[in-house]
Amino acid sequence: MQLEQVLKQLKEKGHKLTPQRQSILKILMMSKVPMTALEVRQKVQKSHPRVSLNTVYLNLLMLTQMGLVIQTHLQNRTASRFEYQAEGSHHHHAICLSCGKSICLDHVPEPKAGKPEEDPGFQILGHTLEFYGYCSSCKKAS
Amino acid sequence: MQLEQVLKQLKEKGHKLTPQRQSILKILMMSKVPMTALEVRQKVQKSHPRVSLNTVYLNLLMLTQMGLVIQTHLQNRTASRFEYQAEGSHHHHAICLSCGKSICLDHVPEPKAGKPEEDPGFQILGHTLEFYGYCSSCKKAS
DNA sequence: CCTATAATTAGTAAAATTATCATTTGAACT
DNA sequence: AGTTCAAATGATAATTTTACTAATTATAGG
Repeated sequence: MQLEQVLKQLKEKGHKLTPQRQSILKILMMSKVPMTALEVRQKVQKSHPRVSLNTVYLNLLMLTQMGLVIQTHLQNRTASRFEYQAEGSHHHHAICLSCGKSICLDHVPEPKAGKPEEDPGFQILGHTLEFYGYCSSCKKAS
Repeated sequence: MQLEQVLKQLKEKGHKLTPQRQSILKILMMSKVPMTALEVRQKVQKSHPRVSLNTVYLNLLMLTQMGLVIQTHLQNRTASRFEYQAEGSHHHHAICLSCGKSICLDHVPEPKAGKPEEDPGFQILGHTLEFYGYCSSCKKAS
């Protein structure tokens, strides 16, 4: 999806197109690797030196809730990473419990048996599958 | 799996069976709902008043890496929760982006279309699937 | 039973993430 | 252009999680 379309989509949902927000979005859309909140902030600071980390987190949350960004948790290791999710580019992750490395998977391997092609030696121990959205009571409220 | 068997399994992997660790494990195995680290600590403190939160986190991490515990992240909301994963009881979660409620799923719904039976009104917006284990280089090192 | 060793613990500090709130600002409407 | 209002920002504090280290302890072996 192009930037213009995404901005339009945000506006339709009642979100304001602040300069900081647009900068964050552009940075995520252009990055080829998932980024931490701190990395995003450092890039944003080039054009908006006073941007707060809080603003970055709030925008990452909003974009996640819009389904435009995916957050990957590194299974109890350091900072989580955020990644723009272009339409049709949905994919999953294999995360090393030892070094925290996150490997993008184009295909879903057989749980507990598969070997991701990106790292054929990867030993899968388990997996988590989390769906997110809105429960019935929250949907009513909004 | 029974407590005794789990303890045996830990021992085989070279882990020591400290009283704190056994307490944490028992609490997780008996709990019917996923617990936060703080909640676990509060229960442990009844028998070990001086237990540190750090110890709780370290044990939760170790148990996660053993595949005995599942950590659910509440998509950017407050504390994550930990749940003992009995053999054959593997299941997934639906998490509300608004209130953070976590619903356990016995079956995997159709992504972006399904309605979990536990909350037929739940609106699924997206999902994350993360495999964890050990990458080839870390496997060699150990 | 005693010793040696590595794992674990508790304490502390640091880092990551979320909450709160006063102020600012984009957007819609005059 | 001016006004209004809700959303967003930045500052700060609080909470959650991780990192580091010295002291303790479970366990294996003598």
